[in-house]
Amino acid sequence: MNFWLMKSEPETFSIDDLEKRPGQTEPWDGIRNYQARNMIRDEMKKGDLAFFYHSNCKEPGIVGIMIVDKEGYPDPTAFDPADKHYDPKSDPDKPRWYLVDVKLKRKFKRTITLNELRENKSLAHMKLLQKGNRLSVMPVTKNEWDAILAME
DNA sequence: GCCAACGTTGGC
DNA sequence: GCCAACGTTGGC
Repeated sequence: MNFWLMKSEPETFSIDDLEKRPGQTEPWDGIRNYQARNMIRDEMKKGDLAFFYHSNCKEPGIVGIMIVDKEGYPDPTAFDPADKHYDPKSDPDKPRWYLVDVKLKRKFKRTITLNELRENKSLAHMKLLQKGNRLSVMPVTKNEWDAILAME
């Protein structure tokens, strides 16, 4: 099993929004970055766990845990001209963008903030904390996963 | 709202 | 294939 971290801007889609969805499940669409696409398409497996990270907001940080409910499949929003994430270069016969369905596993009682993560020495090499990192989906090691859980 | 750090695009 | 211009991300 693999561990991941997935970012979302809470104003667009927060963990509370996920909690309210039928089955607490949501297609994680709109990823338009090749590195993230490759991980979604090739590496994320059903049953993998992922941290839900709130980005670009007042208190950036990890707010809960999700489970991969459905493995990578073509992102339908790329084919929809009316959609914000429409990409005319994505051909339904040869889709460019993929997504997974995620399901809420557990909402943390509090936000584990970005500041706290930075202060944790055992997370010094975490991808999320590296300068200039902009990936919206990234792998997390087992050690990092456990260290973060211990901070809740 | 600012801006650093990237990623992508497209002319050459 | 280079690289300038442009767009996006995301912390602050």
